[in-house]
Amino acid sequence: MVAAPRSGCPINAAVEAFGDRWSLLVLRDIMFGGRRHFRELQAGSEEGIASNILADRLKRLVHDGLLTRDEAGPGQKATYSLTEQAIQLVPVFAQLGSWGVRHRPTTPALRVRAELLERGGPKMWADFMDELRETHLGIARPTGRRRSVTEQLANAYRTAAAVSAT
Amino acid sequence: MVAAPRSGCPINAAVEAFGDRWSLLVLRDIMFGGRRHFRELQAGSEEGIASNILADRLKRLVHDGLLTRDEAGPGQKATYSLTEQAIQLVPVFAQLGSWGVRHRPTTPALRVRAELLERGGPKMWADFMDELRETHLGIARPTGRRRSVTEQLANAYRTAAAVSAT
DNA sequence: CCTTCCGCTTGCAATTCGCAATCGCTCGGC
DNA sequence: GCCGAGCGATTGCGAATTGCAAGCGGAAGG
Repeated sequence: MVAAPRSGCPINAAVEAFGDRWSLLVLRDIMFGGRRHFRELQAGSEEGIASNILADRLKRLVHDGLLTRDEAGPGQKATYSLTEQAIQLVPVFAQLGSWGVRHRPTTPALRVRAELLERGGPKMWADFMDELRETHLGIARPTGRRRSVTEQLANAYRTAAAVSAT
Repeated sequence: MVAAPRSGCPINAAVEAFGDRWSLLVLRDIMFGGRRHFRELQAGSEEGIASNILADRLKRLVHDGLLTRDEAGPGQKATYSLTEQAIQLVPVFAQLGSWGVRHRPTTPALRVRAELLERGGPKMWADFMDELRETHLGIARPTGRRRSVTEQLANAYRTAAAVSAT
């Protein structure tokens, strides 16, 4: 999707699309943190991304088809949305999160989302993807919905953050 | 596991462990390509990794607990083995492969392994992990095995490579 | 010996990263 | 009309990382 890929291997393709120290974190904040604007992403970043790096990554992700950018005039609030490609990274995030929780030190507040997604399994991932499609692509999701996964994730995070603050 | 993590987020932990342009490819070649030695990894690399980068990544992966290095005397064949942590990346690789196949251009020969793992699902992943545990950790796997996943992957690759050569 | 292969190191140029400061723009208030 | 706040970025620049080529010391084979 960009320049000449180093090989035709699907793993390499994934690495070339978001195999650096920031791209996945930006996608994570948009996907799980509900952040849609430049300043939200920069200020709210747990890891403290620099604005030039963020600008570069957003540009690259848009170019590679993982994000779309909705203009609102220059100097105005531009909104970034996930594409279907990016939404289909939900299972990847779930597995990466499970691995991170199992094998690396993590803080309770930031861990709960990964744990929830792991317990929920592929069904919950699919529900979450449907919700993302609604939020980011404007595709109405099937009727008769159970409790919103997005809300569950947000609530779990809030609760854990409150507990760890005490 | 190395320096101070930028945050306690499990996704960030994963990114810090193998979020660069080479680490995952090295792990892939060891895991799916059966490569265990320095020169095998360098010469057989689809993407053409430089020797200094390979040396650095191997060192880092060993330090971070994803690989172990079995000495065989200086100037001799050192053997790299996956640790349990690395073996538990199988589901991550499976999901990354599925994503890459769906959303990026890939070559048939390199694609088949990802397709096979996707069709096999979590059961096949678990079998493959057991086989890796036997090969890399010396842990005998449960008796009464079905056909080896390692072999299926290798056969599928060979067949596809032969077809694409015609 | 002499060659070959082994894991790796070194030198060096080019690229990328990351921090801080700043830009041009728009909007609301007065 | 002007000012300040907020917006999405851009610029400058030193430091770190990357990637290519060449070479190293040891071991094994002839």
